Amino acid sequence: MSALAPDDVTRSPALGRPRDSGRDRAILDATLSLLTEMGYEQLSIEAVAGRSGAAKTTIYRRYRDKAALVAAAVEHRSPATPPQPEGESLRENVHSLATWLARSISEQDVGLLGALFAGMRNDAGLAQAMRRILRRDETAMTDGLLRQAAERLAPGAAPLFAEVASAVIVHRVVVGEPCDAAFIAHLVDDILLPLLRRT
Amino acid sequence: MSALAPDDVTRSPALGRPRDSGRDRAILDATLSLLTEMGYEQLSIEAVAGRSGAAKTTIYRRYRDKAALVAAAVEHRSPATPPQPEGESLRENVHSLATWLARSISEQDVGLLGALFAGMRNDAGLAQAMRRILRRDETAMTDGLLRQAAERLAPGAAPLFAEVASAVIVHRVVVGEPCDAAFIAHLVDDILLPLLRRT
Amino acid sequence: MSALAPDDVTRSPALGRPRDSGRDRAILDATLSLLTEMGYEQLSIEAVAGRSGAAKTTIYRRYRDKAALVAAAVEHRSPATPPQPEGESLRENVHSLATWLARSISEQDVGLLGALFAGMRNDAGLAQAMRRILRRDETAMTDGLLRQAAERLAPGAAPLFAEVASAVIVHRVVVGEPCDAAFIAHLVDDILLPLLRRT
Amino acid sequence: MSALAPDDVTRSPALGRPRDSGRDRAILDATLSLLTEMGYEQLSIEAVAGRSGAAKTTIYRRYRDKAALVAAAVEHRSPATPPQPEGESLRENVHSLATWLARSISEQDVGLLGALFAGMRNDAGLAQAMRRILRRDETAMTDGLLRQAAERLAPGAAPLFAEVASAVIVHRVVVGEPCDAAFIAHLVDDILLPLLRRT
DNA sequence: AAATAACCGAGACGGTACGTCAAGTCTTGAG
DNA sequence: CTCAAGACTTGACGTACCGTCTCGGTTATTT
Repeated sequence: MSALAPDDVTRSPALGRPRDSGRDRAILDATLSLLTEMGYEQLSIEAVAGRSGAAKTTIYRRYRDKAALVAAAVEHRSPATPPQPEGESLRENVHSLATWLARSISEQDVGLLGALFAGMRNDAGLAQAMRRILRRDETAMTDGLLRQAAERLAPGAAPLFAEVASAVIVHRVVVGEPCDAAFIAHLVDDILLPLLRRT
Repeated sequence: MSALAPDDVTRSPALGRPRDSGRDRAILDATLSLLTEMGYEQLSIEAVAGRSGAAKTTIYRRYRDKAALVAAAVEHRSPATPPQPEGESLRENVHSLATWLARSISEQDVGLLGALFAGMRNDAGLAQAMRRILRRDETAMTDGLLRQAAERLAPGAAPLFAEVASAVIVHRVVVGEPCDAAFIAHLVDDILLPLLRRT
Repeated sequence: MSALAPDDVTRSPALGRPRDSGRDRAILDATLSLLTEMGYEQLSIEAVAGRSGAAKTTIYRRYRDKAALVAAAVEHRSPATPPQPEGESLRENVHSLATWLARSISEQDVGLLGALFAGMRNDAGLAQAMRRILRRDETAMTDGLLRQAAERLAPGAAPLFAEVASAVIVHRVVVGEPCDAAFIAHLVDDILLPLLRRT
Repeated sequence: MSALAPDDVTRSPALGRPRDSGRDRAILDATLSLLTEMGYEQLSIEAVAGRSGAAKTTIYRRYRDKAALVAAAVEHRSPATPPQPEGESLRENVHSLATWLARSISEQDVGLLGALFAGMRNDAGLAQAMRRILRRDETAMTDGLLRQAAERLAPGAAPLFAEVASAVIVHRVVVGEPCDAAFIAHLVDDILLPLLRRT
């Protein structure tokens, strides 16, 4: 079981009334929607309680603080499934992967990045958990790429793709500029393909 | 004059008692030190007031909010001067630049990144100002590189260096892993040099 | 239940943790003591919070503003019990009542008067509540007078006593001159008795 | 010269540029209008400065604090001139005097009463000045009454009138109830005339 | 005429208190 | 033991005025 499952804070053995899993879903859904509406900084646990209909106690029983709550919410969202490589050329597949990754990061992981900025210093364990989530999508992505075009790639290209593509997109998002088509093309043609191609 | 000079909020022409530039320095110094001590999120304007000996109103008269204050403080710090390329090989120079950039980002700019991330949504103008600060160092950096080794570089290599190196280092820092020598070597040999070299 | 009970602002039926009546007492006691020490104008809610050991929010949860807090505190004080008429002559009883009233007003009600004066414009309901408090003592006072000497009084004399005696004493206090024995004698012999005596 | 003339705080001998009496008027007029608009408590010196076009320095050079400013403003207003006794009966004259006094107090002296409440404790000299202002109207009033109907009055009736009438009206105003016709009639017939008439 | 001294506007400055918000903990009653 | 509700302490927020202090510039009197 993941380190961010909703029994993070304290869990006594199965005694007394069991936790209501409906509350879990309500809390995480409310967190996700508020996160995309207002961003990490503006997100208040009080607002999560209000929208989810849960008492603050119920939230704090599950998550130590805002960072843990956000991490759990992001992890809880429908798991990211990168597109299968369907194109014929390597560029097509890299391009579609980059497009998907850019949207995934800029739409869903923005809150997580905020939590990372905020939570890193205070809680090493939590920061590690958030790193893991952030990388889940990145690594899941390389599998398809490898299966489809291993022979055309330079050795060690797949992890390099995950590292560089994520880094450049995250940087772009953090800096607040849009990940539009021109940027994706630049990323693919000027950075990724030169690095990936067997030289 | 810079957009983040301490007369950011409101400033009429020369009327009334002029602002005390000593207060400016005290405020920005206190902000910088508290920023590196406690990080962006934990930084409170009240603490800045306390340490700088300035009244809260004196701070709010100059900076609208925490993000603007942090931006001004980071801009105010001793300007980052990248090392002059002194090595003989291209790799030497790229390596020293990357080393310097990694330390600069991980030591000084983490607070700026947090502020950027927090302020983006609320204030587009502020976000733009902070982007400008971030890029100031990046571009300053590429000048020396260009002068020294222009003939050995692929066309358009210099801005590419700034973009990719910053992105990968920032990502590493955000994710909370150390920018040690091994990482720098990996960055230089596996990513930067292949991209920069005339093919 | 009185309109100034400490559930003045908002109160839902029995839900959640009930208010701590110990906090009520501490707040009102601190208010009373600070009121007599420093007067209405100098009384700050922050000081009440400090002395009572309650948080500012706990005070604001109960009382909208300083005027409401002061009104509640004055009402909370040990109820004013005028001396029973023990003298034989009407003058003796009127004199003792006037003496008691003068001390009561000049010692305890000055803060209340300040609050009344300040709160009147902003909150008609609050002003009415404070009028009620002011009159509580006045009317309680006339009961004994009536029981003891009804036959010797002019019709309608009791409320007239309350009105005129309070007015003259308050005026004296507001104007800042002492309510000494000479003044009391003057009040009784030149003003009150001529008005009260059956003509 | 009055103790509240606009040279209250510090006045050096006739050296340097003399004070601008236009500033005096502007400041006191602004104070009076703001006083009637918002009451004593809500009146801020900053607002007086804004409305009068005077700098805060210019106000503080003249008046120590808000109480002194208000006292000067009330004293500065067009001097109160009670109506000449024109009626034939004593009741008519007493009634017109009471009516005039009630309006004068409730319209113009409310701010002064607030200043009295606030300033009494802090500044005995100022409180005395304000007392003097408050009594100016009261005593001016008795002259006409005495001239016109001395033979019909009980000995010592005139000061008694000033004392009791002012007290009852001030009390009514402080408590926040209207000084309407019915109240005036009650005051005249039930309180004043019985006290004044030769018995 | 120049020097001097007080005046005036504007507004910065260190403070104090305001009234509000959210964080995280605790207490009740019901299930 | 869980849950909703909500009281509680704490700490920071951003604002309003306070009373004091420079500034540049304006009158007046006094050398």
